Amino acid sequence: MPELPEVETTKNGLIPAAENTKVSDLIVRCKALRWPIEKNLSILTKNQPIISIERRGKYLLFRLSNGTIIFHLGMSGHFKVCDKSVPLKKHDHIDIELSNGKILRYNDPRRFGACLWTEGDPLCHPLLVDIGPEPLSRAFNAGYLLKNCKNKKANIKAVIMNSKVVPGVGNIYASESLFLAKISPLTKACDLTENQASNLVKAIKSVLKKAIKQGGTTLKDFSGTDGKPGYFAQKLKVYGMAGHKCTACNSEIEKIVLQQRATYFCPNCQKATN
DNA sequence: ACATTGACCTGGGAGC
DNA sequence: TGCTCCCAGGTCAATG
Repeated sequence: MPELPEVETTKNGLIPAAENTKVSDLIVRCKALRWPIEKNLSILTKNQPIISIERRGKYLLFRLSNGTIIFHLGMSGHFKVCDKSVPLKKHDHIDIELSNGKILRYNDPRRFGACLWTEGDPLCHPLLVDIGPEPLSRAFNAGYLLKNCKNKKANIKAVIMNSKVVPGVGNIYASESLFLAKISPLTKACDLTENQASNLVKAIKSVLKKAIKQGGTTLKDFSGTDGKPGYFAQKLKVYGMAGHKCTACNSEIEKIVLQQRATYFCPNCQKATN
C-alpha cells in the first residue's frame, strides 16, 4: 500500500492529534510485525512527551524525549486516530494512547510493517542510514540521478524504486513517473540521457506532490488516519490501466512484469531507446 | 559492487 | 458454497 504520499498523508493526520501530548500507554497485541517488537516498549515509552512526528522515506519517526519509535507501514499497514471506546478490529496490533485521550491505532493485516525502538539518532539506524535523499528535496536532482544510473545495467524502474538511490517511489508511482517522463521502464539505467534524467526527476516530484494533495492512492487497504481513502487512484494514467487507452496518444496501455512486479506503460509514448 | 530471487503474511477475487 | 490458485502498494537477506 503505502508509498511516500500515503506515509506523508498518515503523518499529516497524526500530527494534529499528537501535538503537545505524552504517551500515556502503549499496547502491543502481537509479538512481531516484520521484526520482533521490543518487549519493553510500553514501559520505555510511558509518560514520555512526543517531541515530533516525522517522515523519512517511507518510515515514520515518533520522536519521544528518550528515544524514537520507528514505524514502517509495509504493504498493508495504516494508522487510525480514534478514542478508547472504538472497538478493536482484526489486525489492530498496536495502540499508542495519548494523554489527550486519543489513540493512534496501527492496523496491519499482512504484518509486513515494522515497529522498532531506538535510543540513538533514528536517522543513523541501520535501516535508515543508507537511504537516498528525499525525492522532494533539492538534493534529488538530475545530476544526482544520473550519477546513480552510471554503470548500472538494471532497468530504470528498478533504480528509481531502490530506496538507496531515492526512497518513497514504490510500484505505482514508478510506473506513473516513467509515463509522465515518456521513458520506457525497460531502459537500462546506464543509457539514461541527461535530458531524460532531468525529465524523470521532474516527473517523480510532480507525481508525488499531486498524490500527496489527493491524500494518497487507495487501491484496497490504504486509508488516512480519519478512515477516508486517498483519491489519487482516480488520477492514475497507467497503473492498473492495461487495455485502456493512453490519455496522451490513444494507444493501448500494456502490462509487463519487471523484478516480479506489475509494470504499466504506453508502448508508443515510452519507446525503448535501444 | 551489482543483479536477481525468495521469503515474510493475510485477504480478496477469479475460476472451477 | 467452497475449494484452489493467483495477485497485491515493500524490502531485507541470501545467492550468483
